[in-house]
Amino acid sequence: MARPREFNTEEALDEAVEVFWTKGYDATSLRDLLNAMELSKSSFYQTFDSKGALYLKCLDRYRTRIADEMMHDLKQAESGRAFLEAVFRDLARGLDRPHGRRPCLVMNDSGDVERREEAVARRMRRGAEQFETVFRTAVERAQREGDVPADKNADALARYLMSSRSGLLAVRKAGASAKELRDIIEVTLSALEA
Amino acid sequence: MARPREFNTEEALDEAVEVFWTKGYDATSLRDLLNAMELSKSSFYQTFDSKGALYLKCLDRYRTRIADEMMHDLKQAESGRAFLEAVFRDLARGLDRPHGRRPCLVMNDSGDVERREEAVARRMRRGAEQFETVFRTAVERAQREGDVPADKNADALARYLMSSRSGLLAVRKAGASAKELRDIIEVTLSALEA
DNA sequence: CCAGTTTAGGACGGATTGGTCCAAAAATCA
DNA sequence: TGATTTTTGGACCAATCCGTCCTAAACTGG
Repeated sequence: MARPREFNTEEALDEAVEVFWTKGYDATSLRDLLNAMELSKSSFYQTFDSKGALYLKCLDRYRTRIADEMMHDLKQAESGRAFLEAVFRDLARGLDRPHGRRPCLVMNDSGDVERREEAVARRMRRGAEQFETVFRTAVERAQREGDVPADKNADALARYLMSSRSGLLAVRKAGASAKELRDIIEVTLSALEA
Repeated sequence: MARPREFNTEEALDEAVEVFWTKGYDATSLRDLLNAMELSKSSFYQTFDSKGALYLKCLDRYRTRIADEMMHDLKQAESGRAFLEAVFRDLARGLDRPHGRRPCLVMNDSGDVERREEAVARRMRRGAEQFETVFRTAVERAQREGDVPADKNADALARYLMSSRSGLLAVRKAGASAKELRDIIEVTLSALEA
């Protein structure tokens, strides 16, 4: 029939996520995107409608990718408590790597407060919900396993962990050392004790 | 001798802080700044050298203003513990006001990770340090007053509170309700218990 | 009035922006 | 070969960006 597509939409999307995640929306130019995604301007606009529309797609892809990965790790983990400790411990690792201090694209970097359009705001809320869900699932499992007191409010703990994660990412971005992050994490997880 | 200045440098700076705080650096145009600061382009460039230089001045002013205010509140507070509770409680208030969900200009909004120049990065670290100092002072006072166990590591607690604050601001920006924020705060402060 | 300074406001420049459009090459299948 | 579609890459556009520069008005103290 015709010439087939030479690029994979999802792979291109992943590249775009990388750029937005690293540089932020405003500082990312169309040129940056075309270079990273390795496609021409024509293909870009034919496949993704605009820079703004692409950004929304990237937010969705980023969120589902991270959340799915966390859920997968939780299922594989030997215990809910072990999963939670691993999640936070990993935040203090690899700080020297190129992107070792990147915060969360959805929670920490998405647009400003006023001008931000509703579509982005909705995705931030959705991100918070989804991370909270992961944490709640882990906390409830830890409670069943006897590693977290059963009388604690799992919803509140889950929200707390989700918020703590955002804080740690911000502090990590601000330049905290691995030791400082581990100190914070130790106190953070002490809230799971009796 | 000559015509006197018609604007107050510090007041103009405060107006600029408002704009950057609300819209973010990239989304703030020179026109936005001139309108808010109520001065002409000539006066602007004569007094502040450039948009970038102004931003650095704004970061400094914002940080010292907030930190000084917190330190003042701490001195006035009836106890270290009461101060800490008030600081966090206030984060969950006035959510419906125009700027009720603005995060921290220094910790949550300053530039991207890679392109960010060293001058901004330095100010983020400095901001983290200063907030940490306020919290450490409060924690040590609370320990002296018997409201926080004396055997707890005040440095670690201070860092933890500083990180928690950033997290709460992020979650607040993401759209959390007052009740959700209060839930998180309750768990957060439980780390100060025995 | 005059010298000195700040004011306002806009012209202008050079660069960059996101986005449209077009022409020609490339690749497929019938 | 011919029809069809996607490819690339750049020309082009209107807007916006930050910043420089200029002119003319406004204001002050001497």
